[in-house]
Amino acid sequence: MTSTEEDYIKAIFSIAQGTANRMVGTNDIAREMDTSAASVSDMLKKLNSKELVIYEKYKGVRLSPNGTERAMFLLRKHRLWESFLVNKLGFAWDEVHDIAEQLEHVKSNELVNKLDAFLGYPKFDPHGDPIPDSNGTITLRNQVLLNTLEIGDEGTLIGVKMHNKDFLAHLNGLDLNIGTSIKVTECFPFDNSLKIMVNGKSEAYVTEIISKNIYLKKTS
Amino acid sequence: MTSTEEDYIKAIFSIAQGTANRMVGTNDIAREMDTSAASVSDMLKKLNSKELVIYEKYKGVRLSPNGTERAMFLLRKHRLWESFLVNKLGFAWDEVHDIAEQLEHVKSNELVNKLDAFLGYPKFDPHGDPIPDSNGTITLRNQVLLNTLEIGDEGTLIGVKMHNKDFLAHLNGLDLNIGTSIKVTECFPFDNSLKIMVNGKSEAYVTEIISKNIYLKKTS
DNA sequence: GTCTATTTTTAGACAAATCTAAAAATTATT
DNA sequence: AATAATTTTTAGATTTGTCTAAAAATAGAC
Repeated sequence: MTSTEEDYIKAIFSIAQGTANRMVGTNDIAREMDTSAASVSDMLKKLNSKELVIYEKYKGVRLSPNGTERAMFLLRKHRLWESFLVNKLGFAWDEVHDIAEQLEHVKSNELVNKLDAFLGYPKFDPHGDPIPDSNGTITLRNQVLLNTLEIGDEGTLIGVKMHNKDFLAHLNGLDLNIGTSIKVTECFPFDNSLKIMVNGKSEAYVTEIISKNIYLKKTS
Repeated sequence: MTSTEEDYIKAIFSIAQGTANRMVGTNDIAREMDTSAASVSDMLKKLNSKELVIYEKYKGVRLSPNGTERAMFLLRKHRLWESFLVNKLGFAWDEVHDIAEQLEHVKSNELVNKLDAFLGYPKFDPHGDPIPDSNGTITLRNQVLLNTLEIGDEGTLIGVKMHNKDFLAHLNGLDLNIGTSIKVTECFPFDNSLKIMVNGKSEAYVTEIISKNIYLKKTS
């Protein structure tokens, strides 16, 4: 599988959310990958002939069992490298995506498994996303979005839904990181914004777009 | 610069030995890269137009100052990754070349410098080759080839000249590694083979092809 | 110095991945 | 159901790096 094919597999998986393996449209993929629908069409034919996807003209495409396995392995590699970059090399969580995107294309199973061991078999990456283990299975957690909490509720930040660089950098500015404790002190129903207590010492004001993209583990 | 261009720059540097930046022939590059002379010819034209090499038809090619800088940076990346693979992930020295070959094409100066820091700014890689620092300067050592020693001479193995996988694996079998102490106990002028004492405890017999590819720091 | 032999370059073709523009199929509107 | 709008596919061209086969230049032998 070429790097480009891998990128398509990843995009299809990502659009289908990993969830139901639902049908995905040509234009969706083109948008996600910033390329033309014509290019996507060509590639889908190719991936179909390699039995990595199930593709019907004009209908859409979804990953085959084989393709899903590949996607999980790519996810594993991506998230392990992100963990390495943040936990070992000292990058910030908003700086690692593009580099991990390159590293994940390096071909060597031995490398991935040794990296996994070196990192201590982490189950979650620096954004709180689950890392598939060497069998492709992932660990799930009880997590709720910040915008579902009510006044007085508390929790610990364990992940983010949006991976946008600007969003992550903004969270840095608010002192919101993995492990940060959060308590909701005020709700403004008008625009669904919140006032929160951060780590028990500073206050922060968060808009709905933010609270809808932060995962917490509720502590009370 | 594409990955392929990088590979050509590396090959030219490698053939010219990094030493005198001497002229290199088209066929030499084709042999080194396992490709056709025609492909090399095409690429040299391209690298010349990008001013990475100085190329004259039918004469040969050598790296421009710009190209040399690129080559040093690639060497730095390759050797830092090899150090990481051996010292952090636990690979053996004969297993890392192909993986480092892929890792060295990852684009991010920040990554290289953070990796360098993480490794403790090593000056030599797992094969004893010098690692260029962030300015591109390399540290040289007093080193002699094992085949230049005489009976009674002692030294410490600090590097290898040949990087062939089979050669390195063979040295593993003889307990010869970086740091191993060696004393020459017998010379056989007939075929220039040697008998040596390894780490003061076991004896080994080495042929000329081996002794010509092991660098030592003489201790007496 | 001429005639081979070798090296190197050109010419033309191919595969992978992409693009634009146009045609075909599907979906939405009324 | 007919027409309009959207989505998707095909057709044909382009770029990068590669190849083989043939031509041109250089080097070696006598």
